[in-house]
Amino acid sequence: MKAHLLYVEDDKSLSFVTRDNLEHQGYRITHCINGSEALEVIKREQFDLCIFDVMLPDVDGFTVAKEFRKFDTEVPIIFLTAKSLKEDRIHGLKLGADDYMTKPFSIEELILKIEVFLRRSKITNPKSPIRFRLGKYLFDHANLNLSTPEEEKQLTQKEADLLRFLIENKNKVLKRSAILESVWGEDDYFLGRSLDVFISRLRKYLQKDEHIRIENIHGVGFRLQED
Amino acid sequence: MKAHLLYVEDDKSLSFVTRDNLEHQGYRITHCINGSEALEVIKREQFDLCIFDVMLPDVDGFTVAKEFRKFDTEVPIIFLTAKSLKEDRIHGLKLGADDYMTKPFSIEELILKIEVFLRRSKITNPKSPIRFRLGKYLFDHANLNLSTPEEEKQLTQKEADLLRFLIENKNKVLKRSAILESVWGEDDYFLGRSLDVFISRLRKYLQKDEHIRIENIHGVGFRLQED
DNA sequence: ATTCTTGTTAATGTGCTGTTAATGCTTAAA
DNA sequence: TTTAAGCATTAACAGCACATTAACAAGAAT
Repeated sequence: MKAHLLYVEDDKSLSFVTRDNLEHQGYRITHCINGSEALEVIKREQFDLCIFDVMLPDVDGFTVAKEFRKFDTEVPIIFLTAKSLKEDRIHGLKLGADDYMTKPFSIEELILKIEVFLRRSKITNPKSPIRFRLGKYLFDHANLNLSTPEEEKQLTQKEADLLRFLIENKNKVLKRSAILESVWGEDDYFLGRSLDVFISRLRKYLQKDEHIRIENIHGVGFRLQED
Repeated sequence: MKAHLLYVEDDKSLSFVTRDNLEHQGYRITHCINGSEALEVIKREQFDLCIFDVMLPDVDGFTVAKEFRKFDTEVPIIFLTAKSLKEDRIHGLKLGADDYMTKPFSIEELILKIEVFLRRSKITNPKSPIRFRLGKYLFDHANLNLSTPEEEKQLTQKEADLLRFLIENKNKVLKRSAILESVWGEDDYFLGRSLDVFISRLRKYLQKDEHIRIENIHGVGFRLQED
């Protein structure tokens, strides 16, 4: 799996060269040309590392980092700063940045730094985060949070457990008994009625994306379908 | 558990100040005044982080790092370099360094960098960082002090411990059991009632900033939310 | 000895969750 | 086509989880 990098930089010529180099290095790059674009992207995509220019035409890199840290406290952030002001560097580090580079920087050095951080986050964070992407939704099981770029929905534990079980068996038919065993811990006729209610609720939460559907297989169970 | 740092530096006056600062910050420091001494020390002691000056009277910092990496590939290494030569920096990074700082450096910045790496290695330092910023509040855990520009509130040890745990896991859902384990040391139903009381107190202390909220996740736990 | 501080327990009121119930619709077998 | 069982959705509800304030007990400070 390629590492996915978020690169926010408004300078066209610099970003072209950098992006080209990083892609050539084998990374998948998502590039934003300003802060507000970045703010949208971080809501709906997942990254392994971020590179933020501090100086941006609209929302500055610090603000982007601050927002980003609300979603994720683990993913490394590297700041690019034109001036080498001590205050800027300290401010960045306090915001949860992991490093900064002063422009102009050497691409070779940037790549080395990226590798350092990616190596390290693999060591310290071997378990993949319990976040799933489902259509336009992002589902964070640990935080019981189901969000789209527009809004955010807080789930209950059971709702989240059920949704997770469905996602982990996406496009597969799940028997009622299997769902009840897995999510409720026991299989019982009356719990089946509860399951119906929960399915109904999840359907409502997921109706913002027409490619996502929870289908019923009559007499058998359910299937979370994505197309 | 205090984090144990290896600091190799020959400049007497600089190393005295740095060491003093780092110890005051709550770290345990082993200081070597030259490379060969460092080579001995790394064979018999264990460290959580290394700080190597590149220029040393005998064996240079790069060589020390190289030797050190034979024993340990995980522990972060920060180089201190007098000149800001690109080649030096790249050489360091290739040797398995994680970062470098150019002399003269700000001690505040060094401490922040150390924090960044230790945080990733999950080594928690009881005294660090001394202060957290939370909305309009400034929280000093060591001094049990929570202050706004207007007023100041003295916390109790438990209040401070709890607040710190919440801050360190800001915007994340924390299970009751996890909080009790971490702050009280044991997970027990009746302590849960105590936790409720403490949450309630913290809420009162934090009500001056409407962007800060301690939310309850029914049946799960709590989340300190900042927006 | 007494006062203060601090963490726990108690008391009381509120709110949320999962289940059950009610109602109408759909499916598939007779 | 009929009919019984299965499913969908909304509403209602009981039980428990939580919030808040007050009272209390044990230890520390004076």
